[in-house]
Amino acid sequence: MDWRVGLHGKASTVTADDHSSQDRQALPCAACAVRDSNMCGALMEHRRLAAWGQVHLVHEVVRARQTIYRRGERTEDAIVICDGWAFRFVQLPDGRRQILSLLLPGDYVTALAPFQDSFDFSVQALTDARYCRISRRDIRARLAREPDLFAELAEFLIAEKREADEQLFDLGKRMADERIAGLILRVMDRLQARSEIRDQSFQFPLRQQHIADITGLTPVHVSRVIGTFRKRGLLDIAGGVVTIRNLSELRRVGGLS
Amino acid sequence: MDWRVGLHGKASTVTADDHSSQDRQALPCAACAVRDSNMCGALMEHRRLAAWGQVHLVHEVVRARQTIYRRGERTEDAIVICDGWAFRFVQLPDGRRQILSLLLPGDYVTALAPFQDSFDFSVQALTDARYCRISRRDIRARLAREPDLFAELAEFLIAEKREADEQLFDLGKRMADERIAGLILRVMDRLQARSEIRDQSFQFPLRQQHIADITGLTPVHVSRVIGTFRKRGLLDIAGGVVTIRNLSELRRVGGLS
DNA sequence: CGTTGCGTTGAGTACCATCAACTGGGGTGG
DNA sequence: CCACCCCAGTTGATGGTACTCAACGCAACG
Repeated sequence: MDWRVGLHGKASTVTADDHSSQDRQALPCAACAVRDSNMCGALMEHRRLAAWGQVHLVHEVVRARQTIYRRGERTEDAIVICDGWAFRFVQLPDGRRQILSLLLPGDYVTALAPFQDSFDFSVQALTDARYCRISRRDIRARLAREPDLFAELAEFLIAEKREADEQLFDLGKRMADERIAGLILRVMDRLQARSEIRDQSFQFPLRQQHIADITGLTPVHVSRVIGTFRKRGLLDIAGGVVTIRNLSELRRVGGLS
Repeated sequence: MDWRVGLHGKASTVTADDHSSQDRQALPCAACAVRDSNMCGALMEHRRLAAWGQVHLVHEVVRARQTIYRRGERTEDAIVICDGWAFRFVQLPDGRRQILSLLLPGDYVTALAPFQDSFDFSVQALTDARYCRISRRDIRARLAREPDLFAELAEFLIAEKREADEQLFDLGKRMADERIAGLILRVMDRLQARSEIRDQSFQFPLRQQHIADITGLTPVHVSRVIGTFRKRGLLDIAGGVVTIRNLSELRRVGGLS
């Protein structure tokens, strides 16, 4: 991420729902690196460029820690993370917070959004981030006109469910070191699919508090476990970057066997 | 459940894919109590009865503990539990097993089945059970012809996701007594929707081993926690039947606050 | 009447939480 | 420039929750 927010903590917006054919290039989507790995490509360009004008979308920018969606709010839009990381979570009045899933660039907050107008979870930016709101109505209209798109949507629903099932197994049946190693490995896999890994190093902007809220542990224990990983020469985490030092051993610890 | 399997542990099948209009009444579906609460009704009767002949389906019967679907198998069918209980789970070579979700009568194993030909989980019957295999191809064909059905399908996908998110929170952030009380309350809610509760009692065929595999605990600890529930006068479990003795207090323990 | 499966109970222990103190970096303000 | 604070992370001490191992009761069953 090398772009910056001009305003002080407030979201700035770039509307694109009134675009005409000549300013297509100005749309962030035109330069989107992950467009082809998610549904955006299918929604906006697949099969016919004319489809562009049929989908209303708005890009917005938020700072780290800002809330992107608040539990229970009604919304007319589906949200895609374009740049930066975010997460989906639930929080109880007593402070307990569980992160349900990490959202990386290209991820839909949920692929079910076209059919649902409010959700039981909230979404918060982990880093400074840019995301895109796409009109749910327009997506549904596209789907009705081109039922083939359902197959593509289903792919993302399936991937979401698989991730959810894996995390369920993680929390139910695995120990702290397995969970944390597994988390790092799964993030690595997702980044690898996006070609964001060089020299066994990759961006990892999660605070230990986030890791704790994903894995169901406390930040203190996360620190200890990562400390032992470091001492055992498995990996290093510093400055928001993970460096894998011993991948096979890390897989042995965190692998699903 | 008052029907019985005639064979010794082997599945007997009732095929219905060659039915003609005059033997509709003989199909188990015609007498299905939950037909209107799931997608079967929509698939087979919604809008026009003529749709019947367009969906191939086969009913099968299994004994408790039999495997209904084995992880990784390719299948041409979506599965609906018609009668009895089942569960979706993953198991590691070392024996660790996590139950991902309970399947009650009327539940699709997963509403994503029409789009997926193999799965990362297995499905096993908890009690003697009857289920229905519906041709995935035929479901997709119906969906393509009547896109409105997607909205109904989406309802079930949304419900599945909400359940999964709740269970994630459970496993990540809640203690043993909260998890077990919550499990019982959620099962109660689902049965209530099916009107299967009388006098604060309902069928509960889960062994403590199952409760353990759902909640991420050990059977020993499940026994202790349920023992304290009993001593505190919250509930009784005996002979596969739960009796709620103090609902408000149970909600206080297991509520999501 | 032995066997088998399920649940209960006890004793000892491992894992992880909690509480607390401390470190080091980065920003802010005097 | 330095004092100060805040935040994230680390480390130690202690305790509780839940696990493991083991024994036993009990009902169902052949």
